[in-house]
Amino acid sequence: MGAALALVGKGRHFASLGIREVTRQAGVVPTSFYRHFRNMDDLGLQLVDELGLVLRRMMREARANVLQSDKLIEESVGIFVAHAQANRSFFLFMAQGLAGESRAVQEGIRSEMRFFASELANDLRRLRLMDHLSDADLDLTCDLVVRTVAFSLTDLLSVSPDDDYQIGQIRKRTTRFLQMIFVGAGHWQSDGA
Amino acid sequence: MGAALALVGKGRHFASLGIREVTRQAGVVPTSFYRHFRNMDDLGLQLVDELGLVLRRMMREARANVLQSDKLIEESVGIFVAHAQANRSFFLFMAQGLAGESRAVQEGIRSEMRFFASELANDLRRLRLMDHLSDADLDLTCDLVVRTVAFSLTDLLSVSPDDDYQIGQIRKRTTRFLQMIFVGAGHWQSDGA
DNA sequence: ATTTGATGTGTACACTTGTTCACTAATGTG
DNA sequence: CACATTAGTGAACAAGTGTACACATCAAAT
Repeated sequence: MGAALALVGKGRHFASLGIREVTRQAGVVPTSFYRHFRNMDDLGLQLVDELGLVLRRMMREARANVLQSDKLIEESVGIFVAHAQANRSFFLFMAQGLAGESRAVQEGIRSEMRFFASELANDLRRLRLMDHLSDADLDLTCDLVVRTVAFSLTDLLSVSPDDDYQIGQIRKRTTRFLQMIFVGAGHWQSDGA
Repeated sequence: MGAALALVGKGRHFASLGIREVTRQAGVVPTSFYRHFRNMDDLGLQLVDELGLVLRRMMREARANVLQSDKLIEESVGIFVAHAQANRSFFLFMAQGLAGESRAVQEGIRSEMRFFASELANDLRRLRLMDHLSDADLDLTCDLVVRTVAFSLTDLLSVSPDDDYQIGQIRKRTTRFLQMIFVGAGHWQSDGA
């Protein structure tokens, strides 16, 4: 799994990886692959599971660092960007998998995103923010937020990891996106959509 | 190019296609490939160009059908969904390319999206909607709109083309996303972001 | 200390892959 | 018509591919 991730990190697309290629990168003979996975799709699914862990770690850190802050959004985006950098290959894999060729991986990632959105909704409910929104509308908002952040991933991962200027731009832009969405959510239904 | 698109339409990922595979699907001998393209990346770039045409056709139709409508957003989303269905393979290619393995294709698609967003901004300016927004903020809004629609593509393309119920759900959801964004844009800056 | 289960190895086979080269068929322009 | 360009062909090659099978290694449990 580490080998596959490393290749993705080097710019390859997961869908174009072969068993031999992965085992070569892992420094192991091709047949060893079958001790752990039935095929590449299987490997992909297990990567999705690990991706889940990465996302949960990120959520935990976001919750801890954000509670006593008045700049909720800016702070959260910062944490997201930091994690995306620290686990570049994982997030690369995630971005690829969303339109990947394995239906199962695709569904897995989508499901992680749904989970993330629902956790976000819970947090907002707990913090009594967006209290005027119905449950369904809050879910809608959180879904939109998560999508927007996920799309920013594409921007983020396409610039060099040490191009701090561009990364800063992306962070600012993403922050404004989210602010606009929350302004929309704040006036939702009150001025009749 | 048609052959490559056909394979993508059948569920394959563009990054995993080989020259022989494409020529086989095209009913032509492998060597013929080189008469038209230097390699698969080249083919991808030419597909991006054609994708540009598809998008422009879609924009033209949207402009024509939407001017005399009071449900701008709903109508536009409808046209988008219709085009995505009618050119499924093209949009599949677009969704894949955003996180694809060819940097050039990636940049090409991103550039098409920027163009699309700027055209949308022009239209809104011309229609005197969102007149209170600065040029920069209008661009921001349109970028967010285009991203949101592009992400919906992922949802749309992952359900069967004739599952009308799910497609309807996606259309409604996308419409609400855009409505929320425009509510946000409507109150932008006026209540201090 | 011996058995066991998991992991890794080496060899082998039948295909598929990208690319080359010299050749032929078709096409449209003077 | 003749000619030049473009598109398609067939054989060939070295290299890479997925997968199968019998065998080796080694840590942990008995």
